[in-house]
Amino acid sequence: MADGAERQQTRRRGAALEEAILRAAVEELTASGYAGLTMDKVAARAGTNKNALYRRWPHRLALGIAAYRRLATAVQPPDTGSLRGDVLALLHGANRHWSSPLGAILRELMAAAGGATELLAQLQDQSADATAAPWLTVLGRAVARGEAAPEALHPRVATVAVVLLRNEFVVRGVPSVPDEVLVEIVDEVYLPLVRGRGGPVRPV
Amino acid sequence: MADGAERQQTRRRGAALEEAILRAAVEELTASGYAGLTMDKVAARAGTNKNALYRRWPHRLALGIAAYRRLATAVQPPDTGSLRGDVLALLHGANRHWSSPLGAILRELMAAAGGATELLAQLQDQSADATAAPWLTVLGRAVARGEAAPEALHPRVATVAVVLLRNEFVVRGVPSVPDEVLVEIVDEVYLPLVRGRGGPVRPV
DNA sequence: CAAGTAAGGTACTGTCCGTACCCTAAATCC
DNA sequence: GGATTTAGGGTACGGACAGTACCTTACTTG
Repeated sequence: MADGAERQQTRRRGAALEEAILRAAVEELTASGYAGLTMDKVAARAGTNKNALYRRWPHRLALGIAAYRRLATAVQPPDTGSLRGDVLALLHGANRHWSSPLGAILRELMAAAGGATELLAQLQDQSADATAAPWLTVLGRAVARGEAAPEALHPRVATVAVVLLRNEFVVRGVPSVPDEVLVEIVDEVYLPLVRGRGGPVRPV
Repeated sequence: MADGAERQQTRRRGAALEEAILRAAVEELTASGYAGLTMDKVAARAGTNKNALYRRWPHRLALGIAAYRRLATAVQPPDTGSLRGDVLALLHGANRHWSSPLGAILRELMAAAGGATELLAQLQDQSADATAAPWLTVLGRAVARGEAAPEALHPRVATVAVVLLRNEFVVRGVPSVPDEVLVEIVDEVYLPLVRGRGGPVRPV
């Protein structure tokens, strides 16, 4: 044990040790991203060794994902009173998230997971349900107000805006998507779409 | 030089050598994907050594992208006579492409490129223009036929369907997206969107 | 034919994952 | 409370690969 972390008085076990490892992993992750998350460094920082890590996570990526999950928080649906306001708020939130260091880590993890479904599913930003939930909430209210057509209450439709935003990140390598693009997504695509074929259900 | 490839009679130079290296890289790429593309193996297969590779490409990813470009071909816009037919055809094509081994390689490369704009731009599947072109062509014809609103002739709007499809690949780790999903994207999202707020410009 | 340039050969550094093995502290069982 | 089982700790490797250095050798060009 490299004695960077002071030698433990009493040997930690089970949950306590797991906690310490995860904390160390989170620190490494925020400090150097997933690329800089090495098993040796995490073990050293947690004051343990790689055995303890591999006994709990089968490989580096699993540990990376577990650490990321400590950092990610669920999106709260906004309530600005208008659909356009809510949608822009959600989009701004997503843009901020993906632009943040945390978003960069998320993208690294997604890249590393490649097509591994069972790993991707653990990244909640990634889980279809978690993404769709706030959009459905917001849209539900808009439908009640007559600002959107009921057919729009469909995950595929409801999440179109955020999917387009994610696409901006993927396709351009940009660090952050400019506000004009968000507005364009909302006004050119999303609102026309959810208002349904016949224009606003009821003029707003 | 490991003598796997027969010893050259005469020493290749410049373009001839570059060609041989690229051919070897393409073979490695198709055989084992980007993950299996190692500089040592490419050099061995080309009957040369890593120096020749690094003299031409600064790192593995650059070589991987160069090799991929040999394999990718441009999308031809279909002309089925109806917008729905064209759109489904384009979507099927994209689905087939991304489901193919080649698509898997593309996804690996995109993942490896991360946010490196200048590298991403070299993956033409990735370049915004190359993606948008066939969609604009198809939509242009639809507008002329009165099947779509002229406002739809906007890259962001025109490419919505293929962006949603790509999202399916990214979010689920699926090997291939089922046809029902394509139809849903077209009927629930794309057609309502491009027909414009007032329903079909002219009944079809 | 001389000089310059690009290839070839080879060996090495450095990083890091994942594993193996053996020793020791802590919990658990009788 | 001692014996047994389980989990941690220390440490050392094996094995891949990227990327680099450096020297020798063939080809090209003036």
